Amino acid sequence: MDGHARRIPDATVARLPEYLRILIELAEQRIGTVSSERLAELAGVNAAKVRKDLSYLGTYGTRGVGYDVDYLLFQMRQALGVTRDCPVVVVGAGNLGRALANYAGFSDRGFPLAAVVDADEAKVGTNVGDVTVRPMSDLAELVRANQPVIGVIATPGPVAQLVADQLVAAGVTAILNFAPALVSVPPNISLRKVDLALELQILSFYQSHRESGSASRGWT
Amino acid sequence: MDGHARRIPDATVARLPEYLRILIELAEQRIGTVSSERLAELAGVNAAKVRKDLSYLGTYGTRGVGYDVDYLLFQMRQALGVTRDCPVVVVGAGNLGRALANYAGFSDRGFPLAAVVDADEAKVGTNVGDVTVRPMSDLAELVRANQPVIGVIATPGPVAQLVADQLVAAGVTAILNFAPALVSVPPNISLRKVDLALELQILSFYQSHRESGSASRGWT
DNA sequence: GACTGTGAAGTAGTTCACAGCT
DNA sequence: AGCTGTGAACTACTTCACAGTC
Repeated sequence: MDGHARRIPDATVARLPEYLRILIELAEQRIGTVSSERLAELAGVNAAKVRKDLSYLGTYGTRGVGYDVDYLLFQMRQALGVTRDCPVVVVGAGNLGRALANYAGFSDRGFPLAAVVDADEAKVGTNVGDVTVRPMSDLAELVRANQPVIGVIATPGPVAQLVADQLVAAGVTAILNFAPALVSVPPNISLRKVDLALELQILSFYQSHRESGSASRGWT
Repeated sequence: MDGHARRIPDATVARLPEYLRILIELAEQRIGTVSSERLAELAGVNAAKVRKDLSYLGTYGTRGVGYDVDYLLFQMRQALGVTRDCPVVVVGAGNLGRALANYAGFSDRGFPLAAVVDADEAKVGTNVGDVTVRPMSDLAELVRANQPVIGVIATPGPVAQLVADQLVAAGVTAILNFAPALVSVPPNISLRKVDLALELQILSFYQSHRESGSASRGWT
């Protein structure tokens, strides 16, 4: 621990991965330093926000100069806890599950697919991307073998809570839920939700209330 | 028009589709009225928030009784502008694009797939779900024929801005961007972003900073 | 001169607590 | 009595503006 006890606001945490992505791009372009102004431009926010966000991680900039890209990148990875790859187990081999399993964007960015499981006997044994669909009964074993793992729920809504319970029982401590349903987990488990149709409905709102509507909650 | 001029906060707008989903479920179960308390429980928020959120739409509740499910459902659809289906055009027929095109959750919830287009000649003509991949040059025609349309960007990051520009030029006024890149559009166009790897990284943060971390924070 | 880091001011969102209707 | 609708209090987040450092 480096003694930075300050609690990082949720809003800041949600932006850190965006900065990470940009820093990776800058590093690939062999750019050595970057100003808060430039970072802000690339992230679609303003410079004050970038500086405040980064200040929660520590004092990594140099006044009059900017931030050293490689050093900030290292610290950002440290802060986000993405210093090692973290495998992902997808539950549900329907359209969405197969899609997510095939999506290269996960493995490319540090989240390789460990397995796909499904409760439906008919789907077990079929191939999805590089892996073969396994039965739900293998879940605990798969989690044990790959710990730590992030569980991804890609089932229909009605079984999402059941699946979440099984993931937690199997020892998963972070869950990403794509099912359109509320799931609750013990307080020590991290949970996030992505509902694709919901995003379209939000767009729909701003489209029908056009004339000054920021569908993107203030970042451009 | 019912004269409700009050601007609805972005945070409220982001929750309305969740209420909508719950109201649809309640209506299917033939439940006639619902209290803010019960709605809150189903949505995973607190009752005061539900009442305040709904009050932005109008005074649709009955004191001492609660909300009439069907009436509130009607008003909610009205407010969100989802009274008619709105077709979706997916740009990019890679893994993610094909996945989204196959994903039944869109059409089931009022966003039928109108078309998939791709810049790669090799992909044009192949089948994705019910549709055949069309060339980018068909975009303007497809948009004209289906107006209003929501455009979905499911391409690699580097071409996302180019695609967004083409969508806007073709007459699309709402865009959902799945590419990991910043996209900017004219102010009258609605834009939202979903980055799947980014969600996993946020989870990763809360997982490595376990002990009191709310990875979910009701927004998105 | 350039650019960070941060208190202070400003804005948005949440929760409280209760008046007011049924 | 039960439950909504809403000002008022509170909390979280953003932006300003400038002192401090290179």
